[in-house]
Parts: sequence; C-alpha cells; structure tokens
Amino acid sequence: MKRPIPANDPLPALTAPEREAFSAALTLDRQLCFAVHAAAHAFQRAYKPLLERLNLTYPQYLVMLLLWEQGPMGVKALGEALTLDSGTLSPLIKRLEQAGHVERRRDAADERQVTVSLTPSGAALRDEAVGVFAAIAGKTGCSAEDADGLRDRLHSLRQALEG
Amino acid sequence: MKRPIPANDPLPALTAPEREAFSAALTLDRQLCFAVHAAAHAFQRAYKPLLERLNLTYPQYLVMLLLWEQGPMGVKALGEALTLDSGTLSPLIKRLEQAGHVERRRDAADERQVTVSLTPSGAALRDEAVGVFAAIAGKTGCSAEDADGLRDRLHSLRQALEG
DNA sequence: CGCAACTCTATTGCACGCAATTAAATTATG
DNA sequence: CATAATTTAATTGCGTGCAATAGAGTTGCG
Repeated sequence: MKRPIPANDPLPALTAPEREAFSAALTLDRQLCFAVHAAAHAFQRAYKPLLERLNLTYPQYLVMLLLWEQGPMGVKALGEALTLDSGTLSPLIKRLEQAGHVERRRDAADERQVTVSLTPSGAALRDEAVGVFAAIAGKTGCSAEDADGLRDRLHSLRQALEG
Repeated sequence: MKRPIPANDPLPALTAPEREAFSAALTLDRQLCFAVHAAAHAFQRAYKPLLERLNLTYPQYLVMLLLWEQGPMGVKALGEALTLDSGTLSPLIKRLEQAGHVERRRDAADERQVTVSLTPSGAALRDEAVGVFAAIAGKTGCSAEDADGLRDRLHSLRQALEG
C-alpha cells in the first residue's frame, strides 16, 4: 500500500447553478485538460521525425536534456525531475544504452544506485539537438517571451494540480 | 507509404548568435514542450483517482466526453476529434464495451463503419462526471476566464505545431 | 459487369506510463 | 551484532499511442 490516498472522499457538493455551469462546460473542446493534452501530443508529433535522426524518442530526448545539462545522474534523480518511476525509466535507459548514448554503472559506495552518464557520442548529440529545438521553436510561431510566459503559466497549473 | 513526409529535409541553418541563444535555452526547465508535457501528465494524475470511481481511464473519459456531447459516432470521427488512430481506439472502445459503457454496431448502409453509442448506464455516468470536472477545476485554482484564455493559447500553439 | 483504387476497422509490434511486487543493499534499532 | 525497516532499481501486467499491415467493404472507371 504505497499509494498516497485513493481519494475516496466524497466530491465537493455543488449548488444547482454551479452544477449547471460545470455541466455546460463539460465538452471536449471547452476542456482545458484536453487543450493541454492535445498540445502535448502535437509537440511529440512535431519532434518525432526530427528526433528520429538522432535515434531518440521524445521521452528519451527529455532524459538526454537532463544529462546534457547536469552530467551523470542516478535513476532516482532522473525520475524526480521527469516525474517518472523506475518502471518507465529502467527499460528506457536500457534502450538508450543499447543505442550507445549512455552508460550505466552501479555506484561503488552504494550498490543500490545506478548512475547514468553520457557516452562521447551521446554528449555529441547535443549539437544536433540545438538545431532540432530551433526548428520546433520556429514552428510554434511563439516569440521567446510568449513561450516563457506560457511555460510559467503551465508550471503554475502543474503545481496547483499536484498540490 | 502513408506517412506524409519523413522530414529528411535539412534543418534551417542558424547564425552563430542564434545557435548560442537556442543552446542556452536547451534545458529541461526552460522548455515549453516539457511544461506542456508535465501539465498534461499532472492533469492525468489528478483525474485518475476520481475517474476510477466511474470505471474509466483518462483516454476513455475523453471518448465519453465526445459521446455525451455528440451522441453516436463512428470510430473515424472519434479518431479525428481526438487525433487518435484505430490502433489506439479499437482496443480502447472494446474495453469501454466490456465495462458496459458503450455499444458497437456495424453500420447497415456501410458495413466498414462501426458506430459507437452509449448504453443507458454509460449515458448516466455523465452526471457523476460533472462532479469530477468540478473537483478538478477547483484544484487548478484557475478562474473560468483564466482557463479559457490558457485553453485558447494552447489551441493556437497546437494549430501552429500541426501546420 | 469487372477489376482496380480507395476507405474503414482491426491486428501486430514496439515504446512509454504507472501500480504493484520483488530483490538487493543500506540504515536504524534493540 | 543481529534483525527489522527503509531505500533503490528492476520486473510484471495492463492500458495507451502509433507505424505498419491486413482484410473486408465500397466506389470509380472502362
């Protein structure tokens, strides 16, 4: 039983007018959650053909972003940064290793931990990734300021949903 | 060969200062794509415990939203609205059918098409979904106006990425 | 009519994403 | 010191998401 709370508490009660308003807004196109969901998938689809040249999937690219920035990291730290657990990361990292992008080694001091580090060819991929990012940034049509503003709003939204 | 274009064209060339700017921004936390990705996952995680009571997963909930709003729909129309193909929808709809939420039947006029329609219990789920949506909307901390503004910006972003 | 091209859904194979469990290593506790 | 509790990764099972393919049905064109 590791799950925080199954949240079986009753939902907040609604007045009749509240219920009416929420009911009217319960449409796919009006849902913020779907707009976020669809935008995330649009990003993934836009990245996919470009990342194929680097022999990376989109989630693998996110892991590489962290490694390019931070250097060698443990699986736990990667999981916290990406909100992913070992059930997702373990096989993903093995594929990155098979592709020759990263290496895994057990920490000598604490053998439970696995440190993931870039191979030279994995580190070299960053130069190509800069071009891929520039291409996507161009496609969004957003100025850097717009993108930063939207990013910060989404960050706040995420914080609120996780709280 | 159904894929539109493998996009093997060369990426746009960058001047040295451009490359410098994009390189500096190539960080997980500064990426708009990751902010969108993380917010989408935060929504899914927030919805999950609430949707469990309705015996729905989040993607199944999106299908139900369409059916509640539009009535019986074909698999193709569902796929276009959600940007999903039959490889995802066919098994998903079968699970909805097994759960007793929907029915599938071949169209009499065109036997290639499958029409998905709500069962009475599936239609009745909408009342509970209103409460779930209200709970999530409360959790976001966004006013309806804020949510609508953010939703529209994300819609534009999606359009740009798909164009 | 007859055959080719097209449409629509289903299936297969692979890569996430996550809950639950397992196994190994480390730390805390008596 | 020995054992229990905790930490960390890996594994298993299920539900997407998508490319590629298959297969049945329909349409177009001579």
